[in-house]
Amino acid sequence: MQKQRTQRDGSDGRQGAPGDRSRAVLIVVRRIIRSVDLQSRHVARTVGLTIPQLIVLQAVRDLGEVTSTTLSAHVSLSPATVTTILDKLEGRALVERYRSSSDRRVVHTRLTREGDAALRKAPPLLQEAFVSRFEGLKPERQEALLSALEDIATMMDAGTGDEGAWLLGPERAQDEV
Amino acid sequence: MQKQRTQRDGSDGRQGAPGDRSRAVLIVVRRIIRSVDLQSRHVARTVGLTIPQLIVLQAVRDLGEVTSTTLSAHVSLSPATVTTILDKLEGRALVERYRSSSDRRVVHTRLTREGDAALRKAPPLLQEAFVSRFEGLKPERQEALLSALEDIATMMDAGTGDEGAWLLGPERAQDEV
DNA sequence: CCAAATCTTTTGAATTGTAAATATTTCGCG
DNA sequence: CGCGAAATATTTACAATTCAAAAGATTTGG
Repeated sequence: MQKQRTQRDGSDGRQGAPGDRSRAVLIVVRRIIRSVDLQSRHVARTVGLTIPQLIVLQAVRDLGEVTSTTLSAHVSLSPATVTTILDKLEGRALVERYRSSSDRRVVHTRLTREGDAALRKAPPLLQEAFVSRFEGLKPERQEALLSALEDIATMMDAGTGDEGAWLLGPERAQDEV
Repeated sequence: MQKQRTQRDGSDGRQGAPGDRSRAVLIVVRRIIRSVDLQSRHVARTVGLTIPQLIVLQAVRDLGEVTSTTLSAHVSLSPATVTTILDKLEGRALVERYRSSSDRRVVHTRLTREGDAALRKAPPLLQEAFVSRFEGLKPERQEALLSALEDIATMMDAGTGDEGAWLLGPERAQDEV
């Protein structure tokens, strides 16, 4: 027997609820996340490497001999994940790993000839459709979109503040609220 | 639909990097993905539900009595994932599921009182930091950012064309289901 | 009444991140 | 100079999420 309430927040009925547009942002972001995920699975099935793996491969090419940590920062993946990915790439002989002679803790990674060859033949990581559409836009529009994404990313990157145990509660987890 | 580009001619090779900005887009998108993922894990640890779970919960609230399929479309998650999430939400008594009386295949989901109460106390799903920053922007800027995201999402959503087995070789699975 | 279609769930495989473990270097201090 | 603690870099162990594909149920149509 639930009460029908047309108003969501009991306190104020003003428009422009605080999380309104933010929520829209989240929804769109999820759409993007899903697109990228699906595309990654698709690519993985057809070429044998996921998008993150390809990104790492590109990063290795671009950065030369890099450490896992540096790589990790560049591709926005945790060190552990980078290790996993490098395992795969190494297994396919697309990269080589070797410990630094000066510091044995450090592991350098570099592209093999196969890796380089593979990358040369690599298709755009995003859908052809996306790339052609995007490249079809006016440069200024491209800039605007990219800039917007960067702003969003920067705003998101920043905070990892801890707000709120509202469900589990600090002390009472099962009390009727 | 999409223009065919002279790509299989084999010419191509090297150039002014056509996918240059596209790639920048991808990088930034990955940054956003990671941010959201980290935030989701953080929220999960503190409140016991991940962001997707909260999104589904919100969707159930907003849409009333919904089927999994409808829900799936709204939250940009596969039906299978929605099922998994609903299992959890039901386990916590935040939603109820019941089969449609008219069509037994269909399962409706609706919010319980607990679910409603939980949502009222829910924090913004994105970082506080992000929300406050974002809300601090001029409305027009907010619109612009949102609009940009939507454009990106739309461009990405579209294509799931299959291009290229470049690593596994020219021959790939011949049968497409 | 059987076959095709529809909606949901289960199964199985893959990715990712946190936390702990491992290895190595650096540095303080006797 | 040498020993051990702390710091640093990477990897392993483990848990959680997601999706595609197949399986279950149920309805609809010929």
